[in-house]
Amino acid sequence: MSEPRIADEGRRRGVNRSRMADVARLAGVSTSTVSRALRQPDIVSPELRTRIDEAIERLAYVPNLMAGGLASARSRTVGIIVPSIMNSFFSETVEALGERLADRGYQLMLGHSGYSTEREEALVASYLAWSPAAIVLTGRHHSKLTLRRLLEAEIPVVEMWELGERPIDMLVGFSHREVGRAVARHFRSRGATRLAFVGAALDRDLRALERGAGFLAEASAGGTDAVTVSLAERPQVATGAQGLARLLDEQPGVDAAFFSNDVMALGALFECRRRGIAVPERLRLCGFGDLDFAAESVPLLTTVRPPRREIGRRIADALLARFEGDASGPAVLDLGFELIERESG
Amino acid sequence: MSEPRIADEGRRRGVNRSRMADVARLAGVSTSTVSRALRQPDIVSPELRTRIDEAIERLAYVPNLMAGGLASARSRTVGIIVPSIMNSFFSETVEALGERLADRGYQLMLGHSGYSTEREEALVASYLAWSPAAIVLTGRHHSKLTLRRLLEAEIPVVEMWELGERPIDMLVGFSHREVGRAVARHFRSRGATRLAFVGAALDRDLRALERGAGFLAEASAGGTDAVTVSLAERPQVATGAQGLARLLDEQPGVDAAFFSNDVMALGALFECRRRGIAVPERLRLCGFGDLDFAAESVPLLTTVRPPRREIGRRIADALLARFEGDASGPAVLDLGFELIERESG
DNA sequence: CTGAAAGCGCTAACAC
DNA sequence: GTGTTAGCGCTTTCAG
Repeated sequence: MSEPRIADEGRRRGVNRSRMADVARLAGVSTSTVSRALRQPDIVSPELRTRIDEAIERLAYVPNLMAGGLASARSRTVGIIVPSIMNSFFSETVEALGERLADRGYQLMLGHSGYSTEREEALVASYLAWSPAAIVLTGRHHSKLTLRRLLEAEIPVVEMWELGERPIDMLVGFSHREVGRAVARHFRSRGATRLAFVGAALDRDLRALERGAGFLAEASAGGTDAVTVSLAERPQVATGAQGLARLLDEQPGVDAAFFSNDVMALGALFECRRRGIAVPERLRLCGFGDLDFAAESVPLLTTVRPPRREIGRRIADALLARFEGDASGPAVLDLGFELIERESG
Repeated sequence: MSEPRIADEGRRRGVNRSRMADVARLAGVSTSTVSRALRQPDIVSPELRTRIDEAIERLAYVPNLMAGGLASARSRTVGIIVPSIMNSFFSETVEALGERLADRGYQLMLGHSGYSTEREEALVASYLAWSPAAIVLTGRHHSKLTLRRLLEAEIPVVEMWELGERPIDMLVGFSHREVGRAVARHFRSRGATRLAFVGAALDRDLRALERGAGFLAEASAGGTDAVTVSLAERPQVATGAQGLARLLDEQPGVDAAFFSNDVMALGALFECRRRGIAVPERLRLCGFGDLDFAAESVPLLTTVRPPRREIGRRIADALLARFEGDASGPAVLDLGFELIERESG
């Protein structure tokens, strides 16, 4: 069998790719020592470490992570699923998380569910096939099968961007219901008497729905009128403009509106401008997200700032700690939010 | 050695995770047949295939991709590097690409370079350790080492979002220089006589720089005055507002400005509003990107629409073809762009 | 069309 | 602190 193997060699590994055995030979040590030098440098004598480093350098050795992963039954990979990559809320979290993990040698496998639990299910299955070090999901809503697979995998699992009881494992986020309450209270404190929540695709975006629910609950608890305008379309700038139009049509008496997110609020701002509606004098507007235009728009947008980057950072820290065997962190981490009062509301 | 192995078994593979050997045994075939049934179902007899499928179902078998990858020296993984995940230009490309690849069983490994070639180098190295099926990079600017590694890896490599000569392998994008020229021509055709390009972080964002260069070249070729306002900050809404302020300060005679991208143009629009500058009467504005607010702002934003999703789609198609052994596609794919004339310019 | 056998390149006991 | 040994779970010749 050694004849064919040699003939085949170039094809299998790329002409120049060297293996750990090559490094070991050049450094005059065993592969175990090379392996240790790579993963726990401090348990190898300085002298050998130097020789090994030189050999690695000379051979331009790149470890084969699949071989390592197979042998150790785990990989330095973290699977993450967000509803949409294009949504800058989540992409900022992904960026912060990915950066921190990459520094420690972990790779992010990214996928988007489009708010579908079936798609999430398929993604989780394909991640699991890689024996990932951990899996990060958005939200608390998962299929039964996803849940079972995750439990059986016995790896750290993080649910993010929400709060609640009994997380699969860890939960890092904030309360959308409280966001809604805070906005309603804010509007009331400003003297608004007829409130509205304007949302889009609320059947899929459960977090937005929750913000709306909190908003309505707080309003009625305070004896204030509150209605919902619900659009079927995805939450975009144009959808916000439409929402504003429908609101004015159907509920002309409303004097303060909480929009599903800043993107929609921006559309509403433009539509108000077009219609000559004075903001905030005639109508108060509040968004969600504190995207960067909120601090620049005319008028400046009152909004709620979620801990976008912080979620990513804290997940990375929690995960890294778990990878080192430290499971002392809290299962549920409430990162809170901030109401940013500007001009629009 | 068999004693400890058995005791260890649960720990290594997760209590319930079955292997291909389990499937083979249950179906009464060899692992080779199971392996074939999984990868090329049509070369296995229908009867065995059925039995195998049932066994897979019953055992909830999930293949170990690392074992498969090790044995075959390749993986169904595609590494992709964008400058920033948060930039919705690239995230839309990533989303389109990822969706199409996921449908065919490929996973995306995502990283962001922050416009740094060193970071790109590190990411490429770590991707290569996974024997990826392909690597996708943004732009044409890479370190020598990155280039060498990519060449040696002998896998499909796509450079995207730009055009040019001698791609590493494949190139899918459009000409930023032509974008700049088109905008300059457009402004001239509207009667503008003093043009400006407003960019941010142009030392890092080489594509924006190129758009600016094309814009200036076309302007001067047409005998029109043209200046550049270059800001050090990252291109954001606030930066656009600052850029507008500086422009008005330093070049009060300018009557048309091309902004690095729509986000900055939006900031400029707000700043004009604050200062009471009439757009387009006193100053024409053009952005780049055609982000969704461009079709809703007041005034509507004239801009250039890059083939954001299309880039992702076409890369997926090209890659999938290559994976099947079809290398007949073009090495360079120019997807063009579209100038969207609206109200602002 | 199917099975047997030989690894893929690394890690993880275990012994020294 | 270091080397030896025995796999990790699959794919891939090669026979039949």
